[in-house]
Amino acid sequence: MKLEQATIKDIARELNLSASTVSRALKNYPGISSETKRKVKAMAEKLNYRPNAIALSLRHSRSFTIGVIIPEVVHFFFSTVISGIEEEAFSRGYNVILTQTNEKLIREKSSIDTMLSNQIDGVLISYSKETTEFGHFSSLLEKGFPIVFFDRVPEIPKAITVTVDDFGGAYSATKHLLNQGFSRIVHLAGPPNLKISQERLRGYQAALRDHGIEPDPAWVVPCFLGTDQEAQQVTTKLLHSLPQRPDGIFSHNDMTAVGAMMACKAAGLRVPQDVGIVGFSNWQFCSMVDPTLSSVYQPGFEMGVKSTALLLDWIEKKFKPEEADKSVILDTELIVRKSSVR
Amino acid sequence: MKLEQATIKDIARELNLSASTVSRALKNYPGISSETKRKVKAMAEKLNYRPNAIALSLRHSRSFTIGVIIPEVVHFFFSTVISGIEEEAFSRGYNVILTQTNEKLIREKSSIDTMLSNQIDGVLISYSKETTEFGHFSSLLEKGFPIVFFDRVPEIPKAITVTVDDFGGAYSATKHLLNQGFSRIVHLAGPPNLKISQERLRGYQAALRDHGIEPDPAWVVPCFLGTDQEAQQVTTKLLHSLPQRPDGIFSHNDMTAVGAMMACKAAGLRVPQDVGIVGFSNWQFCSMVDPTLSSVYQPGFEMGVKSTALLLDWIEKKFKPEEADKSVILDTELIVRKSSVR
DNA sequence: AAAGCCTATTCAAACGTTTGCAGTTATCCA
DNA sequence: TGGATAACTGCAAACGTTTGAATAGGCTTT
Repeated sequence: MKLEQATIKDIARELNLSASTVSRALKNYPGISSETKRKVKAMAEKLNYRPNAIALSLRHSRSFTIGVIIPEVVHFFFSTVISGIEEEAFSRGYNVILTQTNEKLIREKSSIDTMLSNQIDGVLISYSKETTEFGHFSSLLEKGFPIVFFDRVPEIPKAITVTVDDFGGAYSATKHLLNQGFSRIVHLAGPPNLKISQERLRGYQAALRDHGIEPDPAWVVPCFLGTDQEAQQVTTKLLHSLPQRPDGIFSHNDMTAVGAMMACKAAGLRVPQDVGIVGFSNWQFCSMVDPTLSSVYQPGFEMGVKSTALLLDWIEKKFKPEEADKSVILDTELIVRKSSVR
Repeated sequence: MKLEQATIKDIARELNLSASTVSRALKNYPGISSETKRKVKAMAEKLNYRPNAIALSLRHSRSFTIGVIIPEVVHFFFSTVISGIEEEAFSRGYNVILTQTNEKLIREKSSIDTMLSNQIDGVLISYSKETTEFGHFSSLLEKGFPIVFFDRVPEIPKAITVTVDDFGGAYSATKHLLNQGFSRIVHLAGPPNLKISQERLRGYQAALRDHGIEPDPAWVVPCFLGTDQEAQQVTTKLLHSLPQRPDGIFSHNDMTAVGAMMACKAAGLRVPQDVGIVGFSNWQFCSMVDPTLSSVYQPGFEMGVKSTALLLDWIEKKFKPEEADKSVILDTELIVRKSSVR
């Protein structure tokens, strides 16, 4: 940009000093007379001097910028996480550069490439649904480059990850339905290559078993797109195809839960009297649908804060990744609303 | 970062060439023998050379990075816009650095500051609710620094802006309610310092007038927070306080529309038979509430793409801002659902 | 065989900072 | 008064890249 920003040299020229003196004066180095410091600072103020972060980056091979790679911004959960990342990074003096992969592996790889050539100090990643092998991550990790994974985390030994307790959330959601007297509970499941989907499924199954019910594979139905339309179709079919009509639905996300709810209503079933429903994520709209939707709250903001804190600690060498397992699992919380209480 | 990336000098050393030759060879300058070019490229490949974007930025005083300043990421509309920005910037080889202000003026100013010291090439802004004077923008604009405003745009002469047709959207929403036979229509209004709020109010009033109804100021009720709770309270009070019960609600956003809907239901009124409701933005959940909510669609993604395209064109000097009025108003579209049709 | 001219390459400065080291004063003490 | 010491300040290189100008050969031309 043309934007003629004043530089250290400008200050030096104005005051007949050398650039080094000005630099030191600005940073309060000892060995610079207080008179000079005063004059330099005054002139800096006058010229509205701002250090050139690019030059600093070049000098220090540090950019004070972290990269964030996520599947999609337009996603309540992810935007909450971003908000937390932003907050922590900002308060510690870092910038955030953001790219979304739109769930494409190629874009994931090219994002990492451009970020590296921009000398970012580290990166936060939640990988795409297409990603099934993790070579592009582990090669960087081996070189000691700081990466923290959040939400969708790979099976790489020693990788630093921040997740929520998907198992626990699913367990208590299912348990809650059972306690309310629902017993024929289906699970609308997410993409099986994501660990979060696996965990939620496991939690569902564990709760059933602990209640003396052997989970039936036919009662786990795929909803991999995760949209309300898909769930609506799937549920409608479900209500007619199963020998016994389900009376409970635990869904791997809120959109699908709402889709299921719409399908039930359309089929003349009452929620929660005839069918109890619980979702996952606790999106804003849970309290806006009718009946209001019970859901498992995931602390997205905290997840952003925590993973950023870990990344920056690593970057700033406050710990060595091999030293201790720093991975974090955040608690979920079941928010009970009307859709599951009869 | 330690991450020992190979540099031009490394390639030069390996091949006993000078850095300048390597640089030129990589860029296919004429005057470099094709034999040398071949060798250089092979070596670059072998060492996995990636140009150092920081050094390039310093050299060219261009960072190929644009800044985005928005009030909040966790906002369906804004995250859609971000998605569009991302898309356009990425495809034209730019990075996006993002900050949110949380609706605070101080953070708006400090964001601009840090972005400037990071040598960004230009900035996209949707300003905070607190911002009432625009000195921090106009001083930059006068220096020729590229800024494009979107959605929330200031009253600065010649500022380049991208907005949606708020007036038209509000007009057709209100008109639609009138056509459906609703006539005592209230407006839940947004913060009056935002032009979008003013425009939506104006559109509402114009539609009433064109229908022979003189707008009554008492029927415009402030909902400045824009949350569903606020709207629920406000609406409940409204239903009891006005001499004649309203039979239509046009709300400045979707959350408040849903809040109003809940209040109506709680008061025993049927939607849409007794009260017709239309929102603004067409958030995802419009089709998930019961009854589904009519709303005015705002093309968020397009807004992101368009404003980024304008900004990059400006940065790349494809036009001079003083030459022509490049501002853009995107069309809105009324999406009619059940909440407003009887 | 000298002058001219390509061609291929290198030199060196620049972008804005930081920082180890060296240099210049003034001040103090003997 | 000379030398040591302290207190300031300046020099120059470095980070990785680009680029105008300079240079070194080799080849043509007359």
